[in-house]
Amino acid sequence: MSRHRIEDGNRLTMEDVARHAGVSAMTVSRALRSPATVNKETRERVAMSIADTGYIHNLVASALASKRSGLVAIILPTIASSMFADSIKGVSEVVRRRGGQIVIAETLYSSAEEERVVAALLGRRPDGLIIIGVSHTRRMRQLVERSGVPVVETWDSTTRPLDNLVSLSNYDAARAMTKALLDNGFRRIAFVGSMGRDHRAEMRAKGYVAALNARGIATPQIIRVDDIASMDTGTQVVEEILANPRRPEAVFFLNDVLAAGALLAFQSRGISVPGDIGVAGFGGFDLGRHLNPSLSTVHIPRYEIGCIAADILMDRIEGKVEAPINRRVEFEVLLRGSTARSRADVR
Amino acid sequence: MSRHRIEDGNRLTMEDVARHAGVSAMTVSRALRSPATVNKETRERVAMSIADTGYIHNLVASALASKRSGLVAIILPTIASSMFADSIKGVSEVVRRRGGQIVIAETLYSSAEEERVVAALLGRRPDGLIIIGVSHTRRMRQLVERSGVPVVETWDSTTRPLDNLVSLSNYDAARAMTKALLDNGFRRIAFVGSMGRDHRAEMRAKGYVAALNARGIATPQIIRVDDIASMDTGTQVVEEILANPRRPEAVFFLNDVLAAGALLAFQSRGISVPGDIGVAGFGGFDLGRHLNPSLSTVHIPRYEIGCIAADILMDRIEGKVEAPINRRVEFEVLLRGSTARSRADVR
DNA sequence: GTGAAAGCGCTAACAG
DNA sequence: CTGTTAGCGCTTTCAC
Repeated sequence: MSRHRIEDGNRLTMEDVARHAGVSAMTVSRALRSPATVNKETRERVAMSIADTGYIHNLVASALASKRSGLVAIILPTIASSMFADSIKGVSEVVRRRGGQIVIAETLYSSAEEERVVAALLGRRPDGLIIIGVSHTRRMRQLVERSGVPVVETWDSTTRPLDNLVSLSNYDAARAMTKALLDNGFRRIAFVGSMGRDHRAEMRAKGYVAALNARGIATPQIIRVDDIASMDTGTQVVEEILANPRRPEAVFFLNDVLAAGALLAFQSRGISVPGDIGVAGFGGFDLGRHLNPSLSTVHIPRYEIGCIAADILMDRIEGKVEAPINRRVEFEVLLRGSTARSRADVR
Repeated sequence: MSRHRIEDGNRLTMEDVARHAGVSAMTVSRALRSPATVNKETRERVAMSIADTGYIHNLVASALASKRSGLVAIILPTIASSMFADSIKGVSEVVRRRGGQIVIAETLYSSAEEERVVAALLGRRPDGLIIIGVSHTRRMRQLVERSGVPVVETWDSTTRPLDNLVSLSNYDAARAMTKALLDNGFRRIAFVGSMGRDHRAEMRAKGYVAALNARGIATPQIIRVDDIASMDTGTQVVEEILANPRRPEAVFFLNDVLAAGALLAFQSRGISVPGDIGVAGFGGFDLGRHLNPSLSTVHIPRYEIGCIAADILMDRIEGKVEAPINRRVEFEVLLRGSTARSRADVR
């Protein structure tokens, strides 16, 4: 249990390594950051010396002196949502491969918290910022813009990005799914959305309404729920729907978690999906494919979004690109068993 | 699109704020870190000045000077596993509440990668380290011990922790579930485990074998799979099981994702669960409760593990506690519909 | 309660 | 290819 707080490893400096290797600290620094500029033999002596002493490059001091922290900050609504986990993974892998490290902070879908969190994060002088969402307070925009740090916003679309954008149209995606359901013969389609101030959720609700309106249906039926991350909410929505005398023919959920919870709840109550009611989700999670019937959904390239965002950011950080980039990613409507209107429709 | 890299916000220093407020930089520093030691009026002038200028406290310089980074590093197998996401969330919330920030790195279940990642992370001079898992290479142990940084390991148990431990016995948990299945009347029970070098998975396999042995069953049937994070793997295992003439009466899966995938795959092939075969998982995820039948599982307090680990670590960092703490968290075997042997057993 | 001096451990810039 | 010098922007320490 060697807790030698005031001891070896941590206390070593470049100077110690340099002395041990018979060179100057600057050479150690070079051997660490741009090995190519150091004579091979010298470099090897330094490497030995580092191994011998157990030195660990102090990235804090390095960041202060070089004004490059090697940190990419990620701001997202919540870590524990499968929606974003895959995107973070994409970011994490790319950033790591390109020599950086990620720091993460959650906003819990709150603008106030986003402001606080951004300020704290900027204090770390990250080289770049990846933000899930495009809806920010004025102060938060100011904070970020004044910091001069390159940014990539993603998972939503906007005409006024902070900087770079990996754009996903939640509006178009929801409209496309709703249209597909209408084409499939469903008329009374309900939408389950969010109670909160979640911009992406709002855009999906609007896309749903637009698709209905385009078919002359002026009576959207939107059910708003609070906790959008739990299958239990799906169950509760089912109760609500079954209590309603005018039952919809299909229900389109904000995300696959809610949809899956609802599909299973319908079934456990003896309601047949899609026979008695159609169910569709959003997100394109694995789970949906495995349900019986499998779940219709809008597939979002979650992992790719993370990779693309990170690559754009790193290119910018490394100065490979100057102008802000605006890259759109595509969704895909997947109609599966849960919205099939005849046996032949089932996939 | 104000990309004024060489400009305002970022370039401001404490000195600027101090001048603006008519005090010294040291007073600004105090107002920021220990407001109580600064005269109220002065403190307010400083606050105004910070607001006016848009200054953001440079935590990099602060960390270098104070030797406290405010960073808690988390090392885990993979970010995109629901197993750990809730634990990270717990850590994230506690650390944030207590004034810190988290940095995350994944090992992808590889020891070599863990070594690399730890070295990179230690370079940031984190105030503490939270590691998921207890199985490390010698060099990795050395690295961490020599760094003198407080550590909490978790999600596994060991008699030789690096420092603090939030201990979970995967062995006991798997043994308890297996015993429960045996008590329930199942005899031929198969276990689906990991192919890899995942210590937690190995302990679960051993717990399963131990429970069988305790009943005089000397023929465990272990199916090893590669990708333990995908429901598809559950489907593949089902194929394998159905192809086997000597079909087990129940299958105990390494985790709920595999179990859920298998349960749904059995059903889509017309095999009744639990009528034809029992299915049990591990983890205690929401999903399991919603399946029909609901999934038997071993519940793990995932979120709590994160909170406890973070609190122990922060107490240690703040010097509130001196000696390493070893805290055990409890699992709970939940027998549900997927392993019910009679209608009365169904819950 | 506030300020001045010194230095945390590194790297930029320049010199050789 | 390698070394020297001068900071990076804070906080520690000590003085007042």
